[in-house]
Amino acid sequence: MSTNYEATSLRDSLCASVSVAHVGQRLAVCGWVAKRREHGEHLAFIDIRDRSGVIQAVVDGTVDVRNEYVVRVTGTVSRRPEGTVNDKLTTGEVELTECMVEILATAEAPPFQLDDRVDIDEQVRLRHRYLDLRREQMQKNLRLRAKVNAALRAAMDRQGFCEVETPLLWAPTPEGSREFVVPSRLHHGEFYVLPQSPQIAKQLLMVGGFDRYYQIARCMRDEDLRADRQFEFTQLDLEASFVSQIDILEFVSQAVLDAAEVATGERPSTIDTMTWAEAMNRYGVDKPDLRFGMTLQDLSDVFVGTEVKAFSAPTIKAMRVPQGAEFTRSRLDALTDRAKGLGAKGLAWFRITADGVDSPLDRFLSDHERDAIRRVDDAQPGDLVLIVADDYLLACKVLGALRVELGSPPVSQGPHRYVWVTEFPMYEGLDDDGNPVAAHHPFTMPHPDDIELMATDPLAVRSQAYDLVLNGWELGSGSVRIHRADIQSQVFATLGITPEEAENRFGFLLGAFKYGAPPHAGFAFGIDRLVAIFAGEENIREVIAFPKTQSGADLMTGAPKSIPDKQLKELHLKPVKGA
RNA sequence: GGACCUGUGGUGCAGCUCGGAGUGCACGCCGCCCUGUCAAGGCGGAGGUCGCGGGUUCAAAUCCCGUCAGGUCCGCCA
Repeated sequence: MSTNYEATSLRDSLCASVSVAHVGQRLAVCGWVAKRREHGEHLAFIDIRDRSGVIQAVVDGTVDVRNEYVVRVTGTVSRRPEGTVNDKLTTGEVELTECMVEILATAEAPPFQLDDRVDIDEQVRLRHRYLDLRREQMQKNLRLRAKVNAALRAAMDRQGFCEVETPLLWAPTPEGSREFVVPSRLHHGEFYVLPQSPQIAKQLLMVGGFDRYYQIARCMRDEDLRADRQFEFTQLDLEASFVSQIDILEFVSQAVLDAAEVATGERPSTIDTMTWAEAMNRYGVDKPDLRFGMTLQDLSDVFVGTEVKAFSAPTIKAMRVPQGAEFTRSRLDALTDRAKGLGAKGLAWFRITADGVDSPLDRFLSDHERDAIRRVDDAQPGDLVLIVADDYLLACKVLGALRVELGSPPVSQGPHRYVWVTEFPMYEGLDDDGNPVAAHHPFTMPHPDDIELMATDPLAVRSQAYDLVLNGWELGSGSVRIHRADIQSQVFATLGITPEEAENRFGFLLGAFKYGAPPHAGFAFGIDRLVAIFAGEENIREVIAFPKTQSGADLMTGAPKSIPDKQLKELHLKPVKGA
């Protein structure tokens, strides 16, 4: 028998570890009073709860404990009498008898019930997070997270990666997401920032000869929060030298599949790969959810020279909505508004009937066109077909968004479908000055076949950037980095960054690259999101011990808060009135 | 910056459309009873600024305006 790590000087066992194997032994357990059931002055039952679960203690007589009192109970492990076994409890066959109950701490009645009989308002849970954490679901989620972390570390270690910590107080590099700013006490009017990612630091580690680096890193971004976004989040961050894209995909796959195995008990066989162009074409998003169909169909050829004025556009994209014919007119109107909100000129809908289509546009359709609509994605009577006619990418994006809104299963449902999305475009759109905007970051290596296009058609240049997607969630992204000064200058030039600007912002990185930078590539993915999906949670707050609300507040500590004038003065800060 | 949803004893809800006494349900809490319960059971009790402010009205939880908090989303997140 292995060493009993559960035993301490106060207890012999965790509550849920008590079993028929211990019958006759005298044991001490420690925990919280989960429930008390009194039967007069001769008999009482107390459920003792610790992180493992619950054990029933039988008390001959009365005992003055209330819910959530912290107690140490010493009793004899006994089989429950005939007919009183509780199948719902893992410890339901046994109980502690002849109990001695010591009160280690009393407790007030908690502000909400800690069982899972009702959903408690998240505001109340967050205000008393330390109580919320006692709940079984939160215990499960955070312990799952710990297991995933351990699996990731083991996988990286096994693959020869070296864990290196990088600074939290870093230099501002105005680019990308908004940074959290930390005022310097010793340097008047100057600031550190908290890293939005260890991107530059890890590239410097490559120059420094750590050819395989990883870190479970906290990243901070001062951007608006969402269900899958907190100010601070945790990434498995990695970078390797003398590698190409395929090597990175393999390293990350190993780590993610190990984590999946630990979390779900099943190891997915492979991770599919899809180009960005294919993802946009078939799913209308760069993070396709492969758990369900409703793929986008192209009807552009069908509607060449059509009578339907609304369909005189470069691209006609269609999508079948199973059972969508039952949508009410007001629902369809709302969908149309949604499509317009996403930038489309409109949304055409066709209820598929047994002998045709039901649509305001029906009378404008040729037989050929009507047939094509009825065949979209093997449509059946009762289905709905939605069509967006617009520029290619916009048509894809609008239908892609509707696909997610109409078809996404709950996070807890369905298989885990991982997919690598590769060959992202190097640039996405133009900024106000007409310069291309980097899709990933400015150190991303262009696709080797597209380098000539940099000067002539930058928006057509593919990059060696890739995302890992799971069930429609972007887990993370990475790229092959530029390690050659000539290509880096060319990219900066395309982005409209002058050499002076580049020197000012990234001088220390460019300087480092002068001394022999190995070819390198890397990746980073969000552990909060991965664990949320493993846990079947729609919201990453459920897998974070102390999360913030959507407005960035911590309801428990009250942060953010003002600080005393003395402290402000020390930091050379002065509040601006009315700002 | 914007859209939508929510806010009623400690907790979860109903009441709001069609204004009429803080009305109801479940859990929890407090007291008493109860020797095999485990969502224990029975009896009794306490507990409310209907988020906040203003307006309309004889009268507002209910209608209107504003505001705050929480949530979902758009923008934003290289």
